[in-house]
Amino acid sequence: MEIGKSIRIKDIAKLAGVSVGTVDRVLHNRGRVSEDALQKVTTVMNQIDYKPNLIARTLGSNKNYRIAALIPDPTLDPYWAQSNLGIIQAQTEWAQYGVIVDTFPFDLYNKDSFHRIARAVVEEHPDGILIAPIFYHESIPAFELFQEAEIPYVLFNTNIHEAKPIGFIGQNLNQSGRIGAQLMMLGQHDPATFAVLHIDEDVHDSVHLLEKEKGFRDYFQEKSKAKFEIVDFNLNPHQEAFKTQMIQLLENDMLKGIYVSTSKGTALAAAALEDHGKKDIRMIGYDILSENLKYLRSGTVDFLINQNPKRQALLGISHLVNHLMFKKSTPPMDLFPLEIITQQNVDSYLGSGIH
Amino acid sequence: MEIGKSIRIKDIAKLAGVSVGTVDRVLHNRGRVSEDALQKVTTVMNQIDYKPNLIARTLGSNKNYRIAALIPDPTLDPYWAQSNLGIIQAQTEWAQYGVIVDTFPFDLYNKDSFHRIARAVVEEHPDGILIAPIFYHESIPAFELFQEAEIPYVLFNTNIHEAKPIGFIGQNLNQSGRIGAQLMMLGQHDPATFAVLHIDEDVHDSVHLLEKEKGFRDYFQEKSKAKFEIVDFNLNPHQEAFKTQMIQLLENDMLKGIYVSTSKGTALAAAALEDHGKKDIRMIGYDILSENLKYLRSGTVDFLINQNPKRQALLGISHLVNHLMFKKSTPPMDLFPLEIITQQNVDSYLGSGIH
DNA sequence: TTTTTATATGTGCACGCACACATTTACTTT
DNA sequence: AAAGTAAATGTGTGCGTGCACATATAAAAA
Repeated sequence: MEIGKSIRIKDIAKLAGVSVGTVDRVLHNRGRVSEDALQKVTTVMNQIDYKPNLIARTLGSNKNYRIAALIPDPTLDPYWAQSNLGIIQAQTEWAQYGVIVDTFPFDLYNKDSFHRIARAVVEEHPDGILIAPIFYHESIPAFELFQEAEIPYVLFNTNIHEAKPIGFIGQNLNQSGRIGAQLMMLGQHDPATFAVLHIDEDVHDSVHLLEKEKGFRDYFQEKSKAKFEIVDFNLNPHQEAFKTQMIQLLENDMLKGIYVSTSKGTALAAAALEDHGKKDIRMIGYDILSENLKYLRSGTVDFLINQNPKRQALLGISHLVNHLMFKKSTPPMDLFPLEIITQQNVDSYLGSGIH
Repeated sequence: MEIGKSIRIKDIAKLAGVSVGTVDRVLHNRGRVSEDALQKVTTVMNQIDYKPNLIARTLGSNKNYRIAALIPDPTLDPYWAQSNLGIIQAQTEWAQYGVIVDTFPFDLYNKDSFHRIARAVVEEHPDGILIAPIFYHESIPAFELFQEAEIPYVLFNTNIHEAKPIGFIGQNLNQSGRIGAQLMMLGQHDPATFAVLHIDEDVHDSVHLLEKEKGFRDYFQEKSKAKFEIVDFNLNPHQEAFKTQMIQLLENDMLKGIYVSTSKGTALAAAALEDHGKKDIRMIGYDILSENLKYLRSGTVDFLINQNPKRQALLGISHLVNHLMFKKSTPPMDLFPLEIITQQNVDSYLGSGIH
């Protein structure tokens, strides 16, 4: 019994009564095909389910693809260091198949740098671009450059609706905040105050953060627990006032929980909380960064919502490779699961390879 | 600039001053190589880092692999139906590369059936076996059969220490219970009783369940919250007494939480809880099955710990394919993350393709 | 020495596809 | 009608590997 005998181009050619060359031209619509031949091939194609052998395709079209990754400098920020790990993994994984990934780091706090690097990327005319467009307004002209140069690009981490990428990889931010709220509310019977901490050095990706914070507040409003009060804090850790503001916040006796919308801010707020020595405050933050991990282990942080930066980047590259090399269509939006991390399951996340 | 130029067998041959055939024989140690030639090739091999092009390898050695999946009948149980979905997905994914997967379902409640089907699998002499060894004692002789027939096998769902598979895919069960306990304890300030429900039609995979339940109890003991009482219930939903036992349990005013160690039991207990109309009981169960989803959405179930049966099976097949087709080594133990599912993040899990 | 046998080594084809190039066909221009 | 031109179609080669088979070399038997 013949098994797994899939249809080859040669088979289609025979069925249609043409040569493989003609079938090839039809499949890739390279033109130079008569109306008659095209008809014959498409008829066959409609009857059978042709799935090109991707293995053979990659081997046959022995091409090199260059992908540029446009992300904030990973050496300056632990979150983006994680993203970079994903890029490096993708790089080594695809290296032997002629895919090379170049990272173009820009300064997280410098919009001009973003602009400059974006232009540099286009000048290298790579075959594809992975981009974390954390600067909302500045990214629009970058996308225009990409489109002009006809370079396909994939967004990750931050979605920009005006951009027309081949795909976006990230999370539902509103829902992310709602989970924070749900976890915050769990088992809270008495009237209490919860703080939403917007900790950021700059306002650059505030849209990103505001969306989460809105989700958090929305959830409380929907559940209409009037007994809960939500207070907002806009903090800049570089400012002198940061420490005193935190102390002021923590001295509120009604404070029963803190939600921080940034991964970096999580560690900062946790440090302040641990210094203050108040133990009965539930704290929810973002991402399994080593700093945050410390506070999760010590019990200061109760929950981390994992944004999975490493996997986001890894998948971003994969989508580009699929698009370029395998000509496979990729989902226009790949929303990652909103992973809830606690002291008790964090190791299961660290231990497992990819997930 | 040449990029991604990896070393080919041809290159090694040239460097070693022999033909590609000789290199091939050395690489696959097929013998028929002189001491001299072997020396020359190994010398070159030690100097360079040869990574065979797996794409070309699979294309060249145009083999067919048959994999047998030995799992409980998916038509009789929603949990195993999920596993089966993973197997089906793997099947379609690998079909065009000459991998076929045959499912051999056995009766979840019948050990003899397991024995019989296991023997039938060996008689088919597949190239690899994926097996969910839910019957502890009965699986040992099955493994011996596999070993005698020299068929590589991968375990999933349940680990058996005596088995020497090429890999195991599953979760840390003890830790799984601990997460249940952590989530249970969160925000519980007053003295309370928590019930551990061991709901099973049979005792078949009790080891599996007992491990989780032990983790649950261990966590409470470690945190030494004397004010909490843990009560154990062994229930059989097929027995008449089930309903009355559940009612009896729920009438305990101190009862503040229920932990169920099976995915099926989760829905059963949730139904009883919803009937009883008691709202302030925290309930934690297992897996995103449609039944359980209903109760998660209605708020009766607070947390589901996801065992990801679909992905477990999918990855199990992948490991076998890697082992057989790509000759790549696979991790001896792939422990999945212990995913915490709530009303607010369940959609992010359902929506994302693979995760 | 010639033949046999065993061992060692090299060569060539197939896998399915992409792509360059050769060839054929249909049609226009001289 | 012959030559020229463009479009249509077919053929052939390479990608890197595995494997079958052909050839070369050496040692043993005649």
